[in-house]
Amino acid sequence: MKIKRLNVSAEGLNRFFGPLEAKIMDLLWSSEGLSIKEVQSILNQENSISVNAVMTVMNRLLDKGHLTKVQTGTGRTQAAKFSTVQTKEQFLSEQTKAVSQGLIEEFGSLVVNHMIDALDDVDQETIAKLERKLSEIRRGTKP
Amino acid sequence: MKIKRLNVSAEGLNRFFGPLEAKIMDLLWSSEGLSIKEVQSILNQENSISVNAVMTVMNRLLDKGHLTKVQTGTGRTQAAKFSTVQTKEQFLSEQTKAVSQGLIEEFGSLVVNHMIDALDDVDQETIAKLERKLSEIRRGTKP
DNA sequence: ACCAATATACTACACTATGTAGTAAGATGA
DNA sequence: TCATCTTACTACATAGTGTAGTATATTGGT
Repeated sequence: MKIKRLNVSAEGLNRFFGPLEAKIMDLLWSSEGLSIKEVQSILNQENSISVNAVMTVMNRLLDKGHLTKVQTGTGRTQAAKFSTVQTKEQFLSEQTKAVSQGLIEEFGSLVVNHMIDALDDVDQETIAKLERKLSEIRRGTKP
Repeated sequence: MKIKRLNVSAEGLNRFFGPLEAKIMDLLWSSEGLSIKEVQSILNQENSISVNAVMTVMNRLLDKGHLTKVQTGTGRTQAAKFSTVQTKEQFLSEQTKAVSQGLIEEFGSLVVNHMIDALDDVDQETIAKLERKLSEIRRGTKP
């Protein structure tokens, strides 16, 4: 379920999705198994939006493999429940991995240097992990 | 001159530009000061492409601030020379910095963990730099 | 049994980014 | 003068995203 394009200047999920897509994904990460109407009702509280607009975008997310759909009933009884395929954590992990590893593979030390500059923001546990990794490398795990 | 979107699955300059844009930027990084016709002549050797197609894309790169243009003469004498605004190194540095810092600021340890997984590919000098940075952090450069 | 209400499908349109190219305008030099 | 060359303007195609109208199917209530 890899995203093709990263919106560099956006924040959060908007890096990986369009704004409406992001809102919908976040809703479905908060509460699995929402129908189109339910999603629309919630979104409509902020800005008015049609059911069809929500439906189209949800179906596109379905096509892209980010959501699954469970049918229930037929006719006006039905109200298919949509759920996310991955947890938000899984999703973010996969996407950030694709991006950061891609960049490091291609631009190597350039990217690592930028990351070094940003390390101050990172928690102690991760720093410790990084130190262990460096020990391994120092010990010659890599020739 | 920040790029808005990163093509995650592409390689090299194609991460930051469309394929034709990327070819043109690379040409102008190889030899500064090319005219539209000169660029078209070179590109045309591989795949046939019209002067106008090249011109449109070069003008778009101009609008986006990636290129500059120096006029020469008038009428059919003129053949404005286009040059890049940044070196390729500056450009790549700026873009990769924007992406990697953005990711670390927002996703912190998640991204650093991915980075750790990719560290084996990085050269010794960068590893040393990373170790120095970690020493600083350990020493409490940052509270 | 029929009709209004509802969910869903299909289609259409807008806007942005990108690739491609036609036509027009302007100026030169042979 | 006029063919040629550069450049400007415009147009169209495709992909991604946001938005919504119309159509279809089926149901529940009367």
